Amino acid sequence: MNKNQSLPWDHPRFRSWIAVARACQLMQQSLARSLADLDIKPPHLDILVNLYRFEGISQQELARKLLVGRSNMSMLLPQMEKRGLILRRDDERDKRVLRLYLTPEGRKLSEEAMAIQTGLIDRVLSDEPIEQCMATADSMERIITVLLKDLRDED
Amino acid sequence: MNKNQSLPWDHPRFRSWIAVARACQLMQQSLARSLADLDIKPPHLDILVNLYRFEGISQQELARKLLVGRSNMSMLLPQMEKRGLILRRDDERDKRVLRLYLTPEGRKLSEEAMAIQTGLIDRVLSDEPIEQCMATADSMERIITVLLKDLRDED
DNA sequence: AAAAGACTGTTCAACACTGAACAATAAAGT
DNA sequence: ACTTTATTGTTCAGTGTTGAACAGTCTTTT
Repeated sequence: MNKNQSLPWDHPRFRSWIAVARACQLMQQSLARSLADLDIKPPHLDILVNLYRFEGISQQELARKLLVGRSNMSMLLPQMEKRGLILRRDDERDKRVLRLYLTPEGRKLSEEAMAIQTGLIDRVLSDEPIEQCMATADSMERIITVLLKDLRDED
Repeated sequence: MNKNQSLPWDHPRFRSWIAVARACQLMQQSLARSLADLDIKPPHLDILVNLYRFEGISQQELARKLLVGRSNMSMLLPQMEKRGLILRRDDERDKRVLRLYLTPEGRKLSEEAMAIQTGLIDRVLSDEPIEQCMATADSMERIITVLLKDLRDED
């Protein structure tokens, strides 16, 4: 085992990833504070955004997209349904699945929340050149692919 | 309000950040699985790494670095102390603060855990050119600065 | 000095997330 | 047709995290 030379913080990729993780954590906290006005939290926003984009998705698919357990959806969704933001309708072809839809209020709230999120991201990333952002996005998408493959291989 | 043009996912910075967040989430989960062999979780690793680097730090300072509440440290640290990984000694000048140190076992475990983390990062980022990693690190550090400033301004 | 304010670590109740066990349903194998 | 296997959503106990209230200690103000 080497000494100081191989300390993680001298390792460029390590330093780089630590910065990514830290930025994420801070952004998440900042987002949570910004969303408090709408009385929702980041997990709710994630749900709303995905329903906005993929109407009629099932709880299972939603959980998979959000990288959380099914049970998590079983806790959050009924609560959002009671609040009148979403609708859960039985699928006729497969009586096991519930298909999810935004109500008009849910759609409106989604738009407000996305505006808040986009505003925050824009403000915080405004100094970063757009090419750098896109290069980072490419990197991250490759990383996501690798990690998702890991996940599948474990089953 | 515009229509499809201003949908967030057509917005480069937004897409970029979503990818960052997703990659982080996946990496965190993967790290958690890798650390299971050592019977610790990511929060413990964060603590160990910081004690490794900043010996004699106080609980408050540690919490601030990790971006968590003080109460969190009050839960985790005694548990790690009982496990023989760390030491909490009273500061003589200020009887309020507890200064934190790694035990030899804690140091050993830290090194093993950091090796695991570094290995994971290296493997997952191996396809990313080093310049891209460093450019991303610079971006992220600027972002961190902005967000930390936000935090301070709110008090 | 004495009082007021600020700071450190702890406790506790509230809430969030998970994985395992479960019931209902569907699909595949025999 | 019948049995087995897989899938969907739910429940529940266990665990993690937080913020507010608190006691003890230091610092500042008066």
